[in-house]
Amino acid sequence: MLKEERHQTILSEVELHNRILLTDIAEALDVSIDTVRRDVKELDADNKLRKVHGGAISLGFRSNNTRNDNIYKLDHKIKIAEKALGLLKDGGVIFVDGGTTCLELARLIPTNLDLTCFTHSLPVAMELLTKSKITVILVGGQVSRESQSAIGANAIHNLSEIRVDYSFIGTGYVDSYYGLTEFDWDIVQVKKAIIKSSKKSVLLSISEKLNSQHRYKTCDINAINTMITELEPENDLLKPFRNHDIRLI
Amino acid sequence: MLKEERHQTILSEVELHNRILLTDIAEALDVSIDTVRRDVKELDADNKLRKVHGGAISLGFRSNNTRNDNIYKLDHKIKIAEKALGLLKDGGVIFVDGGTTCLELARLIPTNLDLTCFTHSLPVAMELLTKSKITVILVGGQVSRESQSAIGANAIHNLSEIRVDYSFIGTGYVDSYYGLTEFDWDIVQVKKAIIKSSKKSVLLSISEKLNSQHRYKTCDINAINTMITELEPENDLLKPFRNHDIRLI
DNA sequence: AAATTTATTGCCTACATTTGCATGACTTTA
DNA sequence: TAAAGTCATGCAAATGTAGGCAATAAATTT
Repeated sequence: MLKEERHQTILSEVELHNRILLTDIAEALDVSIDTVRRDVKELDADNKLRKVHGGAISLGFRSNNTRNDNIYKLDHKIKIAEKALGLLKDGGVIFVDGGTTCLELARLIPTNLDLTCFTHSLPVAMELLTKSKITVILVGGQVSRESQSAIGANAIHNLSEIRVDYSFIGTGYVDSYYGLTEFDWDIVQVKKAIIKSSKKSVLLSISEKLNSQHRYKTCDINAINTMITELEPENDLLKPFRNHDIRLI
Repeated sequence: MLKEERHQTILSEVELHNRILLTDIAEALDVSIDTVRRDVKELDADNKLRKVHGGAISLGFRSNNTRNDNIYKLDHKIKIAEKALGLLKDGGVIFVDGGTTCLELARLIPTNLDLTCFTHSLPVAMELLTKSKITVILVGGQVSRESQSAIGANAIHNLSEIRVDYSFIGTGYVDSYYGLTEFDWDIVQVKKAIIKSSKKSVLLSISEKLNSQHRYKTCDINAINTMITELEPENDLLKPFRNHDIRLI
């Protein structure tokens, strides 16, 4: 049996069933497990499949990456996300909201961090799945086309049954007096539920959103424990927020 | 024995068996292994075959077995998905399982069809979101990295609270006697829950999976109402399934 | 036709690759 | 946390490879 033949067989098995065990292949091909392991390692290096503990899985449907490369004020959002990383620690349980800033946070989480992450956002979930040490738990419900996240009564109910250390949330509008407001009523309901289910809520917002407001209110500024912007905490733009019981980073 | 003769013999042997060992050819032609090695090296340089360690492989064999696209047997899966579309009608409530075949179904659903789709698969949900008339409802739970879909107790619980007209499911392995089997225990639990929560279950499977089995059992063949393969329903390969109360499309 | 050149072949040797096994480290599971 | 399973590593045996060399065969020149 030539090596090339084994490779072909392994590939078709993996494409056929999405997943295979090294031991099964070894038995089927009548070679040692070590040989199969080495074969699979090579195929993985060639990007023909993905090796996992004890077996291999097809690349197949794990290729659609949600990369949107013209995110507004991406540099600011990255800066915010980097600051937010400082709040994360091994073993933590967090909730990550939807939106581009939170997605950036998800993207920047180090792969060696051991976290349990809840989210109702599909893109965030996809991103978090790429980090091997993160347990991703999806909050289900009707999915909003716009936000690509679960909303509605079911999502809110599901949220009511969890309690996380930190929630990282975004908002459409934020103002020191009017608090967090949104354009969309359904989104507001979900965000309320998220805040309710977290011990501490962290708002991620670019400074451009400061001092703006809209129709529906998510919560008062006091309901937020920490606000992260791309600005230095001492920046004058943040002055109105210093009267509140809120940590600025 | 002329060199040209040897070349012809080697080529026809390779075409016939898809692969050859240098040692076999040397013996068959009664020349030294070195000569064969040199011959094969030349044929490789002329792109008549591909030399590998210890032997040679037909070019055809290679191109037949490497996947031409991202998805294995995509043409078959499209054919299956197209047949499945025939079961959908406006106002329907369906469940779409994960896996490449079901993803293909999601992809092919017409944009003007008015459906409510449940799914526990992230890629399927993403795909369905692109169709404006479809209501997408995500079944939440812990997300499996491999399958990119929600699994576990929470997902199963969520499934227990819904009831759909049709569920479209995939399987790792299917056999007329052993029924639907899988490699992964957690996946089996979810599939069981899916079947339980549907009035009718439709299995989408390429014929290559027929007559194969694995460790954990999802259900008997009888639990499936309709099985769709890329084959004509009259095809002999489907014969073993005709003894069962199952519709073949 | 003889001499010379060129190509082919088999053999040899040193080197490279492949494979299975042993060991200890690491992961997963119960 | 312990047991079972999986993994990386090094090793040795078997096998495959490349290149040099000489004998032979074929082609070419003289």
